[in-house]
Amino acid sequence: MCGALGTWHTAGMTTAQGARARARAEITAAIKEAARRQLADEGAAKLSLRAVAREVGMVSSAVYRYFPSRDELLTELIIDAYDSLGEAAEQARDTAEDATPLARWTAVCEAARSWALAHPHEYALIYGSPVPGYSAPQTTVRAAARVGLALIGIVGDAREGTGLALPTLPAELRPEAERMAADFAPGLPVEAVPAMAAAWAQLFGLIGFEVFGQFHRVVEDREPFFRHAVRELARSVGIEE
Amino acid sequence: MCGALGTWHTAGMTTAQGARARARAEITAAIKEAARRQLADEGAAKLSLRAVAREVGMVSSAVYRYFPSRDELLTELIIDAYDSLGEAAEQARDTAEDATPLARWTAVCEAARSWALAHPHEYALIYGSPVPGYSAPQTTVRAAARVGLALIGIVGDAREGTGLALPTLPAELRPEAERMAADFAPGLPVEAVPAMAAAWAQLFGLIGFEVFGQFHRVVEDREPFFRHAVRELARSVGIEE
DNA sequence: GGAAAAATGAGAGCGGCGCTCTTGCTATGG
DNA sequence: CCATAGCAAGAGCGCCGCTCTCATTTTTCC
Repeated sequence: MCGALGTWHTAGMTTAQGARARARAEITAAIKEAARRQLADEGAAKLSLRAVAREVGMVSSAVYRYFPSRDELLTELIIDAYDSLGEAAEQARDTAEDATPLARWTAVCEAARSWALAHPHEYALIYGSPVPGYSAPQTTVRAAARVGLALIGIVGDAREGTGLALPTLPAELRPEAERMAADFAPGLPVEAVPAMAAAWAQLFGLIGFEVFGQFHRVVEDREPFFRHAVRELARSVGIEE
Repeated sequence: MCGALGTWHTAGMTTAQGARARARAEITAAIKEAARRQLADEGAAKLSLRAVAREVGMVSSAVYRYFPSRDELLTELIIDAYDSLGEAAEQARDTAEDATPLARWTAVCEAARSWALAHPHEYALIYGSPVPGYSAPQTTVRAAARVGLALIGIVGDAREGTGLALPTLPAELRPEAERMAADFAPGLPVEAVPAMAAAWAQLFGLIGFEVFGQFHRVVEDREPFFRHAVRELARSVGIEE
């Protein structure tokens, strides 16, 4: 009975389906925004679904239509944090595009540090203790890799210029180094790959100690200290001055 | 039947006040032990005073006679964790007393790593995100310093043997390096001090990435990787093979 | 166009949490 | 021997995550 025309594209289709979907997207975004604000203000431990609901003017049970649990909400914030940090790092890399490898390496490291100091709670969320049981599914890995990949890219470029000067690997480490190189750093000489992974972790060791207060009354003038450490880190992956 | 005044040598009590005080000490210890068990099992986030009270057979409000708040309890566990880790590190250092500086350096680093892998939740408590507002008062600093001091000691010894080969410091870092040296590494040449502080943070960067799963699907064969990284770390503070 | 189905939001409620306050009791110490 | 200080228990406050039910919209499909 309904005309042939009516079946698919009924009059209000875009408005109809779109309206509902868009409302949902907007509310989801509002919830995330409120959650992000709470996270930045008070930290992950104090982030509560009920408070978020209050802030967006909902009753708490309604939020569960949008996020199945508090931890799922947190997971989304984790991914956002990784992306925010990754973007800061990539932007620093691109801004220093024409500089020397050492300058670009330093720029990326300092961007990561600045981001962490500006967003300590987000930093804690991604590089501190895993919050619940934990919640790092496959979804987060891509976002999590961005800083590391930015650094790998710089080392790769440096290698094209001057050859990297690196110590030979111990035999016990060679197979693993080759696997790692094949998996995520195909452009790099095999000797550089474990050094890269170590430098990646060590960079966040330096940043984490500063953000979490471990350097309190130990290292006070932290910027020159960090710069120096990062320069040595560059040397350890074969970037020469 | 409050017996005569002789009450307190009947049951083998050593001191008068000792009876009540000892009971208090025992209960305090029992509470801490239960808390430690919960921490190891479930992590700091799930540690609840009520659950601890249940485990020691008390009502929750009674626990507040012994610890003024959950965070105070956690703070004590933090100190214990620092001490446990510090003791593991010092023991490794002392066991390798007659070995080369590099071997001793490696022993301490590997002891720290092993402790962290064996006690991930305790590790998260002390090197992960600060838990509440946070709670690192003056009480914790001494315990927190033990691993760092063990490493400083090794570098100091190495310096007495062969001279350390270290790059000169940038001028901007020199004053801070001299202050740091005066404050907590008086036996070390000034060039080694920032390198030491950096190596300290970087060591826990490596360990933290492993404990918190950041190396998942990135570094798989982690022992040789760690050994290699730690050897390079030793080089960075001037310990030669 | 109208009925069936799906989505949404409110409300009440469950069990658990940290923490406080009051109430009896008992060991302690003048 | 009695006043007191320390202690355990209980009730209770306000918060939390999460579930379930119920009424009210849309949306979908015939």
